Amino acid sequence: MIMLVDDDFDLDRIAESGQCFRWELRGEGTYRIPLGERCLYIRALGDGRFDLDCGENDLALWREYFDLKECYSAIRARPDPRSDPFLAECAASERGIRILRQDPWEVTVSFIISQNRNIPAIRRSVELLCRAAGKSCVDGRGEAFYSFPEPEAILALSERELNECRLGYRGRYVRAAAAAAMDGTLDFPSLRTKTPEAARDALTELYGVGIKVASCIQLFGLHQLDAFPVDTWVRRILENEYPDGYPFEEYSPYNGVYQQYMFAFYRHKAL
DNA sequence: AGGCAGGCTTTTA
DNA sequence: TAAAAGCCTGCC
Repeated sequence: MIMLVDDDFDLDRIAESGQCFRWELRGEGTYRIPLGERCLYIRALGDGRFDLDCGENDLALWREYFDLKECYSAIRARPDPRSDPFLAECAASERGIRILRQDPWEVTVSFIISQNRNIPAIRRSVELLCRAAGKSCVDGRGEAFYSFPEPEAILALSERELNECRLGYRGRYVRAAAAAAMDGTLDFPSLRTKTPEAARDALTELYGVGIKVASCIQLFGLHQLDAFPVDTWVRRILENEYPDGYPFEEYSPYNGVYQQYMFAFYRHKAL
């Protein structure tokens, strides 16, 4: 079916943004996107038109996933080219990035896995974990894929099976997060009721989750758009471009969206 | 108390 | 060989 989108929405830029690790480019600009036990095939046709191949009644679900109720063009237009030329250029150059509404559990595990690794390595480990513990599913085109594993399925893996996902020392962090999800220490519905500060504190209580990974879970998993993950790239950006400080107050409550524009811009510049 | 150095698995360039 | 969307531990 055809979906019309009257806002910033660039599949390639989202796929490269580093917020999701299971999108798969299938040629002809078509992405296969797993979500739970479903899969979407989507392709941009131009002029805000997108070709979607998904379940009959799943369109609303995917519109939610892509956060289509939020107006990113308005967020993007906020930085003033005169007072903040750097951010204005980042936002203009990276137009089309959106913050997906992903499964918070998948986001948590994925970003625990992400520490001290580059994106290809992260994708590999996540896929291995899905194959090891996820449910075997078939998509609408008859192709097999694996769902992202539930905490219980991860806990059921032997140490050796977990090691085969190439997680290294992060394996015990992933296991601890799964245990916390099982015993209720990690509970996303209750995290959503907390203030951002309280959610951050609760997340950093998890073994292997520091401030950076907690911010990523808040931004990409809890959709707290003001969360501002500071990784090696963003740390360099703040040092190089904002030696006198970054105006967080001015860009609240969308600091996380601007972080994404800057992160993508710097990465493109470096490549 | 809070900051800092060193170590950690593995992959990528 | 260094760096990679970092965090933990031990030491001061």
